[in-house]
Amino acid sequence: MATKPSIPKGTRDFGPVEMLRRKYIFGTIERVFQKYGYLPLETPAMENLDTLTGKYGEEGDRLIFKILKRGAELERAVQDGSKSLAAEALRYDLTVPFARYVVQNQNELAFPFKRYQIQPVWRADRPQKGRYREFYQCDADVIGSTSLLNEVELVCLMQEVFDALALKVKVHVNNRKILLGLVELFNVSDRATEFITIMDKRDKVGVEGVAEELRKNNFSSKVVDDLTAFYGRIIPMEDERGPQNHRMLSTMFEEAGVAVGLQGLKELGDVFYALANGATKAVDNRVFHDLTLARGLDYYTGAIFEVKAAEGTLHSSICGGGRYDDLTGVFGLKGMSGVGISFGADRIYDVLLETNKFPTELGSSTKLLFANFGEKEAMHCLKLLRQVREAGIASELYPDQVKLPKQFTYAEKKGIPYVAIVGETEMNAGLVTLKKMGANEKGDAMTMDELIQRLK
RNA sequence: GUGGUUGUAGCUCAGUUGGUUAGAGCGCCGGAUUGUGGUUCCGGAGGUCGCCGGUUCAAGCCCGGUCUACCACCCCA
Repeated sequence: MATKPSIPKGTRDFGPVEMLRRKYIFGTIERVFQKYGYLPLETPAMENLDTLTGKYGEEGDRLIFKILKRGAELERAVQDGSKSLAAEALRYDLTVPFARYVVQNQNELAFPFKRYQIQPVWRADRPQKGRYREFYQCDADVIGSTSLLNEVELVCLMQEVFDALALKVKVHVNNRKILLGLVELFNVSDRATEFITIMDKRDKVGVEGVAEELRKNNFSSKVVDDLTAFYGRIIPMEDERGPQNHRMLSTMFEEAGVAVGLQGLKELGDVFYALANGATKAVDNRVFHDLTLARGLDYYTGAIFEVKAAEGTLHSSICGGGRYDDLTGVFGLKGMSGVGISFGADRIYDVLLETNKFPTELGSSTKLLFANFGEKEAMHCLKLLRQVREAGIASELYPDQVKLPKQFTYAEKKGIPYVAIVGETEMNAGLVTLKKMGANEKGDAMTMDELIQRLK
């Protein structure tokens, strides 16, 4: 029996209109990646299960799509009871497979190794708007270099991508070492990750919300007061006096002798110094030192980045990243530092659609449609078709002999701007009537040379 | 993973306290118009009311389950 067809929860089909727009986004990002010297990499959709488990925290492990064992192996695992029923899993992000690849190929790669990767990832999450179980990530990472020039370059790269997409954004930059300094200052080193995760919610729930969350999680009232007081002293990042935050923090860290905090401030200061001295020319897409930016992933150890759209109603991040000092350590390669960013193409799509930023000419690649007047005329058009195609003009011949209005409707729906009308009259005269869609005209008769000149 | 909302034609939605052949607009197809569409007029097709079960003489409407989309947590792109 035929069942009603459907696709799995949280997945989508992309029709021609959507695909043209998606390719525009992917193409723009890829061009910039290449321009900055990053090289392409693809890894398999599936990895061995143990490559992925334990890399994303407890919550992350739950969201990994596992692939059931097959056949006798599955039966043995079921009977054993202690064995995993899965041997492989779909990739959860692009960073861990990249780390695995680097370790496996460490002797062949030229370090620092700069790679970009544009592929889908899968998460067994509960879907919501703008949140899917299959989505694309566009990553660029450089591994094997601790230089802050990499951070500077990635900030420039982010600005250039959003410049090219004509989307206004705000780039937030912070440094994990500053956050660790605060943790030390507030005497919560034993619960650093937990504390930072709660701090990260400030822009969403506000200072009072953060305080409440801390109390709920049994942080002492002194810690709550200290953090609230700290937030009270921070000048908003968009304020011109923002740099004063740097001095305020610097004094605090110096007085308490918090070395890691001072180190973080220095690193961040160096990045901003380079950006201010000509590394970037972006005006609309401003970079901010956001002292409250924390980001959830706990493998970040230095700079952290996050980009939010400055237009439209979607305020969650559309691009993010940071430095991780020891990502390959779990695969046996120690001391390999990397820094990378990831563009959320699906969310960028939603923002561009809402703010009407897709170029209008994305409609159809076909420029010219030959109307079909019957067998003899169609045969004649095949030759003309070859000529325009040789001239590099995308064109097609309507395959069936149907009434002209229907052929016009086809052209209109497909966004084809011109229709060539070649009936018996034109055929005998060696001419073509060229009609421009949308114009209220019958069209002009012309030679093929003239037509090609017009459309080139 | 926890709690909640939703589902009627291709699309957007009506559908009375449960009552006989489930409607509209837009779109689609055909004709007026056999070589000029997008306007107008006329006609037409298209629905197991998400799916499965239950209550009832009777269910699009009530109840249970399930799937989907969505919302809030959680987490994230």
